[in-house]
Amino acid sequence: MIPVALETTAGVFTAHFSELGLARLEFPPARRALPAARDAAKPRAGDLNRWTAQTRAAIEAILDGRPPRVLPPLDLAAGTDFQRRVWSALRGIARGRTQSYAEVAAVIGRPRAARAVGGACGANPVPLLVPCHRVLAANGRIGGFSGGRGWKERLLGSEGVRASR
DNA sequence: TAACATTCCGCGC
DNA sequence: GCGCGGAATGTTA
Repeated sequence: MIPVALETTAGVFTAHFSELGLARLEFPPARRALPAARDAAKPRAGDLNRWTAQTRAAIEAILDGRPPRVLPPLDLAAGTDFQRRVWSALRGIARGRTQSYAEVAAVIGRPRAARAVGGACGANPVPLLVPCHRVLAANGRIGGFSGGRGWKERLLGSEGVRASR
């Protein structure tokens, strides 16, 4: 994995690219750099340049409340089967729409797994591009967010969604 | 086994 | 209606 600093209007995000694509995205301020990540899975130089530009453009668009024109390929291979199912379901939630953790659980065929869905959302390695911020608690409340509730509210706000409390 | 980005129900204001 | 306690719940490290 290769960490890349992405300067945006909202601060410096850190993107980590594998040979397959964007594998992790961190909110600013960037947490500590990866402890000498294994370089076995490194992207080719050409891919890295293209994916970096695509990732930065996508972040800027999302922060501006516009739909991203293109996304970099995502490398979600690190997740468990359950997590990948959840993340896939999240990508099916349209901009400006929200679902509850329980609704997402129902979508993936595990109606009792609302809490586990929360866990999978928290484990989402690519926030913004995999829209975990569109998942709210059952009563329309904001729910939690790994990057901080402030980010969740900001992202929802840019999509015209207002959560209660 | 313990820890959760949940949810539901029952209670007392 | 709101807040709180408690229990059931699925997945993960």
